[in-house]
Amino acid sequence: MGRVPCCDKDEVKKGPWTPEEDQLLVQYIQKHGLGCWRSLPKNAGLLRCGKSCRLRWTNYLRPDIKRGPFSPAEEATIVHLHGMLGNKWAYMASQLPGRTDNEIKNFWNTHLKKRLTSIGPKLQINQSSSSSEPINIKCKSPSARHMVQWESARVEAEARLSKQSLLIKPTSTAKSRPDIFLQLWKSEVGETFRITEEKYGKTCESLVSDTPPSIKNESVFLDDTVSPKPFKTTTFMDTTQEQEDTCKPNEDVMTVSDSIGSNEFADSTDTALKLLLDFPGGNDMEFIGEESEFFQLP
DNA sequence: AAATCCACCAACCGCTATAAT
DNA sequence: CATTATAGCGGTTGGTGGATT
Repeated sequence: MGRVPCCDKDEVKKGPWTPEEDQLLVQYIQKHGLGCWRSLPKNAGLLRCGKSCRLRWTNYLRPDIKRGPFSPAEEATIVHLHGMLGNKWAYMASQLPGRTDNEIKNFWNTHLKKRLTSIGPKLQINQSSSSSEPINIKCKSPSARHMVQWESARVEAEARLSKQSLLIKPTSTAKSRPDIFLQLWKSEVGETFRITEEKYGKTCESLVSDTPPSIKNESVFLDDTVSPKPFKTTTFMDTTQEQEDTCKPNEDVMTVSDSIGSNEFADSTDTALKLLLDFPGGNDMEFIGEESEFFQLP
């Protein structure tokens, strides 16, 4: 029954890869291309399991890996996406050409998280006793406020929705999670963002790129009768660069919106994503590293 | 100079969804 | 259809090197 085991667990080597092993793996992939990771170690003469080979290749040996420090634009993208999606490292990696999920995850945990938490305690969050009331955050920068508001709202909404889903459908799993974005947008939390948008106006047109598969499948295209047209593959960095350069509408991006069925559901989701990807105020990352400028001290 | 602390990051672990048998 | 492995993902760990005491 089932498949045959990929490798003899007792005979696989663990720990850091040697240059010789790297060479064997690279040579094999150069010659045979990417295929079945299960058979690769044996065929390449490696005493590693396929999983280890795959990780080594995707995180280190791949030719398109970009090494070196993250650029400010890349940092902005990571913070931006993290604020919107949470720890979706693989998706972030797909939006940052040459960066791996592992690299982004490490960068977030060792740099960005620290920076954000260091400015966190200085936030003034006026939260009323009712948890349903919008969070009032006193930050000078609309960008910072937007970011922090969204992060807080996301966490809060996730907690509340998971509580609700337990009551309604005890067996429901994380599969429904992407809908949180939609529900969040339609909730009072979303309302605060809509107000924010009205207040600050649109400074830049949207840089909506292709959304994560989960969102595509479960939020945007919830209605089975609407068959989704294929998205144009646009990386986040592409659009971020464009935003920095011109701050003009991205026609390709608009195609993405247009490709969505013309039901209200899709519209609102698209709008939500659009707004969430647009920080009001232009400079997305201004609040990082310059905390004194962005938060009103008591 | 030695000991300790800390930051970084490659690699592993455990889980889930999917595919193969 | 049931079972089991694979692929892929996020979380965590442990080794290494630099900074500090």
